[in-house]
Amino acid sequence: MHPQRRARIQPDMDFGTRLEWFRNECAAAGLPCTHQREVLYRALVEATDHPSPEMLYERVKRKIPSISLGTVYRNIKIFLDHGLIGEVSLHHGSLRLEANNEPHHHLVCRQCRKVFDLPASGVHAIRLRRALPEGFQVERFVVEAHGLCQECAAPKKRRSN
Amino acid sequence: MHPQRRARIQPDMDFGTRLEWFRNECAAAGLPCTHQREVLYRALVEATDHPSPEMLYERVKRKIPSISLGTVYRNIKIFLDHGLIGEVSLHHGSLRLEANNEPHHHLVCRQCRKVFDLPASGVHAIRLRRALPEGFQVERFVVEAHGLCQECAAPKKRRSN
DNA sequence: GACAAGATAGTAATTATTCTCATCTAATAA
DNA sequence: TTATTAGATGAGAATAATTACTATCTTGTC
Ligand SMILES: [Mn+2]
Ligand SMILES: [Mn+2]
Ligand SMILES: [Zn+2]
Ligand SMILES: [Zn+2]
Repeated sequence: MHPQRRARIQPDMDFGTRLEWFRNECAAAGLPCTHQREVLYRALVEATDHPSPEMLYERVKRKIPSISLGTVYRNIKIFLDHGLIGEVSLHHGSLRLEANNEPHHHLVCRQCRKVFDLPASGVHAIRLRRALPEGFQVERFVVEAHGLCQECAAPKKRRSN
Repeated sequence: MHPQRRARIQPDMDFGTRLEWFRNECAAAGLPCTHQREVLYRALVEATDHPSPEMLYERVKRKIPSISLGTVYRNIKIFLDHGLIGEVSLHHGSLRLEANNEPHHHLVCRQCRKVFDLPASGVHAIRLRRALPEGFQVERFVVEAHGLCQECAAPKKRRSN
């Protein structure tokens, strides 16, 4: 829906700089920079906990009590579509299951969300460059290769069938 | 809720072997091996597309028209809890967002589902041991370290506060 | 300030998942 | 076998997550 990813922002920038960047991005994308969008973006910048839409709604409501949950969802999707924010993992909409309970990895199409197996043996062991933060106890590394599946990558056929 | 993961099953086993394994696992876990459970497990073994609960429901209904969606969900959860099947990725229940749109990785607690950052610089580049299957075009590798966060790993306090 | 494109709030509608409970069944022992 | 019973099932209600609809309001531009 949008060509190439634009400039990335550095996590250590101050909010003023990020807001300026955000406004530029909106302008470049032809998106009106509404009060709601700025406050929502600020809530995201200030968050350190990878919040859900509902959590963001609660936080933004403190600044704009009349904001609606729909506006939060609508703008989250727009921000994601334009690469202005990130999401923890590709959203499948629902659980995706398999009989195979052996640890292995996956290829996930970002377009159609199809999932393909990537055997654990096909990937070299994950190696950390330094110790992990906090007292987090890692049990297992899971790799997801994101991209486009053969069908979605193919040039759109002029519905020849 | 359950001690250690038990035996794993090999993806190349025939269905008879897997069903036997499944029955043993149910017995070991004290789970009645109902007709519904066997048919659901078989549908998972025969699936190659990482189906959703709804998709499984559709397939299982062909064998047991009276089965209910609730039974499918209930047993999926039980199977997962006992490590009998796998899921594509830890289910967060909803989207999880962040302002940081730079590619980076995450630590995810399998218990409380909290998410922590793992900077891309902290992980060595993913290296494949061989070519990818199909014509999948990988754009990016995402790593999730699954485990227990500090709080969830800590011995359960006898509510001293 | 006037205009037009697009955004917002409020609400209804969908989709995804969990819960409740009366009834039924698998597993065990007589 | 049959009796027993813990636990499973089906049906439907309830809740959570997300999207859609639409009359009204804002932003960006002239
Ligand atoms: Mn898989
Ligand atoms: Mn992050
Ligand atoms: Zn695809
Ligand atoms: Zn935790």
